[in-house]
Amino acid sequence: MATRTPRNSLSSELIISKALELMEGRGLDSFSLRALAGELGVGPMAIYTYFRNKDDLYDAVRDHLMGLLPAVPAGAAWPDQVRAVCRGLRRLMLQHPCLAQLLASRPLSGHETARVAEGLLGVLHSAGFGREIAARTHTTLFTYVLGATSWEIQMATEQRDPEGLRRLRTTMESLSATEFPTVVDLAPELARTTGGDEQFDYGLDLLISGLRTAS
Amino acid sequence: MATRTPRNSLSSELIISKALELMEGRGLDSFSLRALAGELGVGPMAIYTYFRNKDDLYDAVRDHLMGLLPAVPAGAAWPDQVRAVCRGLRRLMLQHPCLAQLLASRPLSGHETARVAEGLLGVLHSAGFGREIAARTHTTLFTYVLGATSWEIQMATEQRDPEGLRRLRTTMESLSATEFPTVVDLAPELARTTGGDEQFDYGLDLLISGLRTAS
DNA sequence: ACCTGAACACCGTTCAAGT
DNA sequence: ACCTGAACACCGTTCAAGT
Repeated sequence: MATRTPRNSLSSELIISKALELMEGRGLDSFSLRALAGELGVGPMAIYTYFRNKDDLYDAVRDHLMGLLPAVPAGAAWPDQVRAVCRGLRRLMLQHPCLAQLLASRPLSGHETARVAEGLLGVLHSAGFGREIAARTHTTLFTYVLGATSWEIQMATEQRDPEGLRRLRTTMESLSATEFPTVVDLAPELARTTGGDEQFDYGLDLLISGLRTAS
Repeated sequence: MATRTPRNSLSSELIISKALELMEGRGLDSFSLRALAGELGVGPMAIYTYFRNKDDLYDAVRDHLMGLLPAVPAGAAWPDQVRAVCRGLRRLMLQHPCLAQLLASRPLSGHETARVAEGLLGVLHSAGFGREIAARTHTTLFTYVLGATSWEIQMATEQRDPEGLRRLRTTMESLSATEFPTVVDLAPELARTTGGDEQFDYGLDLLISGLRTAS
C-alpha cells in the first residue's frame, strides 16, 4: 500500500539515491522508472520533471557515484599514487556493482571521467612523463581497471548464483582435453585467478613495471 | 508486408545470423525478439522452439562470434603470439561491436572463452611461464583487451553521433581549469588517445614489457 | 513549476491449441 | 516437433490537463 508523497517533497537527489538503492538491490537490468516511481510514492511521470528520460537518470546516478572517488594521496612516489587511484576506482566499482555496467553501457558526458583522469594524469604529468605518454598511459590504466573489475564482478555474480556455478562447472568439465589441452590442464589455476586483490594488483604491477622500463 | 515463412524452414543457425544482423544494424539495446520474429516472417513464439529465452539467444550469438577467432600463429616468439591473439580479439570486437556488449553484460557459460584462453594460455605455458603466472597473465591480458576495446567502441559510437560529439565538446570546455588543471591542459592529447591501433598497442606493449622484466 | 491519468506503442514470456 | 494466437504483466514516453 503506497502512500502518496505530498507535493514539492521530491528532489533530484532523492530520486538518485532511491534509484541507486533499487539498482543495487535488484540489479540494473530489472530497474524501471515505473518501479522507481512506485517506490517514491508518485506517478511515473513525476520523475520527468527532474530528468529528461531514463538515460538522463542513468547518467546522473553514474556521476553521483564517480563523485565518491577518493582524492589522490599527496607526497607519495608516483607508482604508489597510480596504484592508489586505480585501487580506489576498483573499490568503488566493487562497492557499487551497477557502476561497472553504467560505465560500460552508457556513453560518457565526459565530466565524471574527468575526476579519474585528473587524478591519473596529474600524477603522471608531474612525475615527468611527456604529454602524449601521460595521456596514453592514463587511457591504458583506466581501461585496464574497467575491464579487470567488470570481469571480476561478472564472475563473482555468476558464482554467487548456484545455478550459474553449476553451469560453470559443467561447461568446464565438458571441455575436451584434445581441443583445449592447456585450459583443461590449468583449470584449477584459472579458477583461482578470476578476481581478487592479488589478481588485480598483478596486472597493475605489470603495467607499472612496463612503464618504469619505458621511461 | 511480411510473407509467412513455410514450416520447417527455420533453424537455429538462421535465427542466429538474422539476430546478429539486427544487433549490428540497429544496436543491441533496441534488439527485440518480436522484431526478430517479424524479420524472419514468423510469430514471436516460433523462436522459443530453438532457444529457451532471450538470454539463451544472446549466449548463442556470442558463442557464434567467438568461434570466428583466428588461430594462434605457430612458430613465432611468444611476445608476437600474445600480440596476435590480443589483436585478433580486438579486431573481432571492432568488426562486431555487439560482441563487446555481449561479453560485458551476459554471464559466461565458459565454453566460448575457452577459445581465447587456450590461445593465450598455450602460448604462455609453452614459453616457460609457471602455471599460476600463466593463468594470472592470461586474465590480465584478456581483461585489458576487453576494457580497452569496449571503451574504444563506446567513444567511437559517441563521436559518430553528431549530438554526442557536441555534448562531448561542451562538457570538455565546461571543465574548470582550477578543478581539473591537467585534464584541461592535456585535452588535445587525451582526445587523440581514446582509441586506435597505436593506443591499443601501447598498453599491450606495456604489459608485455612488464612481463619480460618479471620473468 | 510540479505532478496526475489516460493513452500509445511497444516488450518477454506463458499457456492452450493446432499441425 | 514445430508453430500460431490470444493473453498477461509489464515497459518508456507523449500529451493534455490539473494545481
